[in-house]
Amino acid sequence: MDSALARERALDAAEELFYGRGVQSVGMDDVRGTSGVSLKRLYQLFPAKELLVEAYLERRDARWRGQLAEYAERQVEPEERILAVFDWLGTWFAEPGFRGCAWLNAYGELGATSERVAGQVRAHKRAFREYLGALVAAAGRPDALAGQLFLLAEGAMVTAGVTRSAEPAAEAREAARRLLEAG
Amino acid sequence: MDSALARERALDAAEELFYGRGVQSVGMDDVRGTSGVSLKRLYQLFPAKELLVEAYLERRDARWRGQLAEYAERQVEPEERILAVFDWLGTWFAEPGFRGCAWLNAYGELGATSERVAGQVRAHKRAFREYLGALVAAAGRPDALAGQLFLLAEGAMVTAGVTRSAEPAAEAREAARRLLEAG
DNA sequence: AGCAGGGGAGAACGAGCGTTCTCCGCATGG
DNA sequence: CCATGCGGAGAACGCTCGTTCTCCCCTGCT
Repeated sequence: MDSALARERALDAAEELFYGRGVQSVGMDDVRGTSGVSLKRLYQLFPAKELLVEAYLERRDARWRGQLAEYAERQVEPEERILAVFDWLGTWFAEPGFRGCAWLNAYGELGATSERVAGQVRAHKRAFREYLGALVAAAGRPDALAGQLFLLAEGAMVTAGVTRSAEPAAEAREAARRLLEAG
Repeated sequence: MDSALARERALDAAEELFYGRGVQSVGMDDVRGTSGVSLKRLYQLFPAKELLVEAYLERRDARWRGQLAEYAERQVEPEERILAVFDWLGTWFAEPGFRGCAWLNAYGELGATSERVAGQVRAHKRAFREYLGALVAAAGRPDALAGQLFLLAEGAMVTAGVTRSAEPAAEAREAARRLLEAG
């Protein structure tokens, strides 16, 4: 097993475990057991647990935003793209094993103690906010609308996570639709 | 120092420390140091750390909802009361030491490992949702509006926590105002 | 004064876990 | 065939921390 593959396996295991059970309740030994990558290898690839956490969040960030954009951009009309964001949230919330927003969970767990993780969470949320800003600008709407849609999306993520339900996505979509048609 | 006072001191310290630094990074010894209540007393009052955490969340829940209701009910018109909720969020976000929603932080930290804490978070959010529902019903609006306002408020809390800014309250208030005037 | 007991300070205990180390097998190159 | 070194398994180490225990003081009662 070469380094690239070991790295991928380690990140797969880290993502599954950190997302599913929280970062602090997962030990490096659990990551080894799930990934099949030995501790020695793990520490060669990620010299400390915190680096593994950062790599997990970074890889997930790229995938999350990529999938969102891919989904939204199937729509042609700017307004449709905006609403598609909420549809995509709904499919995400309905996935088995959905446990809320990985970044918000990580922030609650580590934000107070790890400035680097807190920074990653802020960067992820800023990127999402800017993506919404771009969609809103493409629709010729004021940027303030993007802020409001962002709050709806964040509220939906948090509520879906806590209540284990996909319903908030539809509620947020409806609110977004009304904000769009009113403005 | 009698038991009631010791209990109060312990909860004061627990709240300050758990909220400010997260539950897991605060030891019982820190609570003892901050509260001045000895470990022996602490364990008489709260036989395990988890019970102290639950008591912290419960006391804070009562205070949080009480203060919100007190603030909102200074307004007479139902619509004004709804908007006052967002004004109150703004004053909360601007308080020194604000670090986001205590329940969402606790959920990110412990939701995956403590079913009791997860239940407290759900109960707190449900109560807030129902409070909004009552305000919305008093305004003669459909309950679906309360769900949308709830998502805005949750999004504002989370975003204010992550970005350390009070601004999301005003954004959410503006969105709420538009949803109110549109419907 | 003598004593019983609650309470405080802090040491001690035990588990969990991040990180490192030891030991061994095995593959590869001379 | 032997030497070398990488990699795996898992023991070991050290620290943190939840929880309990020890020892002692002080108070209040007789």
